[in-house]
Amino acid sequence: MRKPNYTQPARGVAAIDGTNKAKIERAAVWLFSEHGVDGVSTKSIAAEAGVSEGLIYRYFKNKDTLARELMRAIHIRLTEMIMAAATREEGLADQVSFIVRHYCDIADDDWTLFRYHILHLHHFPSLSAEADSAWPASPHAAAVKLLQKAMDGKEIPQGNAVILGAMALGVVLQTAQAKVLGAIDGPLAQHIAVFEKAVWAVLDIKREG
Amino acid sequence: MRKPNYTQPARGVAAIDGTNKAKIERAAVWLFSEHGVDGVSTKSIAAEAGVSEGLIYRYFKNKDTLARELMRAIHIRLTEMIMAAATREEGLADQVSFIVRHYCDIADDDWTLFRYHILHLHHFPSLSAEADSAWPASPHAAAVKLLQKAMDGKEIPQGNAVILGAMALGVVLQTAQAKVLGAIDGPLAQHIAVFEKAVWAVLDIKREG
DNA sequence: CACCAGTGAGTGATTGCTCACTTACATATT
DNA sequence: AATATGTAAGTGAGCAATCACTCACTGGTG
Repeated sequence: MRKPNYTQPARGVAAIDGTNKAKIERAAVWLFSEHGVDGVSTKSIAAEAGVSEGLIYRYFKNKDTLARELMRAIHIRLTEMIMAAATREEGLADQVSFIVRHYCDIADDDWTLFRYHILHLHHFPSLSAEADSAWPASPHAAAVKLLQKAMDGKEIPQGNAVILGAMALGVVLQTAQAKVLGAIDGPLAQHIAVFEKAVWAVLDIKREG
Repeated sequence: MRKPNYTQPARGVAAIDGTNKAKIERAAVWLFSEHGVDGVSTKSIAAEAGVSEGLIYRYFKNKDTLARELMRAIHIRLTEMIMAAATREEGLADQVSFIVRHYCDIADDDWTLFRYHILHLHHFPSLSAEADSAWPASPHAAAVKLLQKAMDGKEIPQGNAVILGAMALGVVLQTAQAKVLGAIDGPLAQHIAVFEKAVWAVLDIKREG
């Protein structure tokens, strides 16, 4: 991925408002997404942000906190979007359409941050671990809850909602991964129409026989 | 993921043949898959393998070479499996079935190595970068080639093979990721039947309108 | 003055890697 | 059988470089 110029607004974490805290966050997101948390030194973050190393520690307790706060921002944004879709009452097809569209929009809106999310979420087990509680702690958990409700309401055939949620998300997520690895150009949103059809095809398959 | 006991044979990289080289490789795969290449020290690999640190450098030029050789092993195994599927002549449905089944088998056969692959492939741009040459250098590129041929032969509707390949792979890969993150238990092969139906549903969707 | 943002040399710990050395064992020589 | 020789396997203290993080300090504002 080419280094983005920071003059474009990106609202995923910190607006480019010129504050040094925002500069640090943008530099960190960029470097973390490229090399992983353990592959980036605080010195290099400071250099990329154009500030001194010590300043990082005025705004963040330590490197891991900085990395985790950035990850949390995109993680809960995606999770809450899917939870919001679950409150819509026009049926599952409408919910799928909503999720696909907004998922692409969030990714395109701040691609660097999104890239950080799909490549390095697993660095934070506490964020990525599935909670079996009622409150979904990840996009996948939120999608599973939504699908289970659709199954209970006979909107789609019965089946394993956890597997189904993973397969449906995979349609969009793996394409995003292909873009990350350089196999695809242009915004994800270009493919919304195909995504919707593919996701719906997955959800609607006969489960038995 | 719980630390595997090394008494079970795992044929992904090195058989448990008791040689110190194999011990180093198994220790490295396990630690790299858990913490990433940059999150693991040569000292910890040696400790996990039960050998001295210096011995690592008798068998591997440096840490990065060790990490890359392990990644290459699983990467080309998956890629060549998909290329092998492309040579089968019983039609796309058979090819899809072949790929899904063997993909799950390879993953289950050495889950630690497979986990290393999906979590940390992006650490090696030279491996994950898509070659535009005729020789597919990744599972995705191999799948795209196979799908393009199926489109040319009118087996499935016309469309963007690159996107279609990503979506189809995503069905299985994202479920594997869900297992990595702890949302699913048991071998991937349990879900072969659902995967096949879902992948086929994705490939068969109408592309226009 | 008080207060806050910002600096960067300095800290001890850890990093990947080296290398002089020991051990184990097979083969050759007496 | 006893000894010498050659080679590969294996060790771990030690090296320079880098790490995350601290702190005494500066400069600007009210």
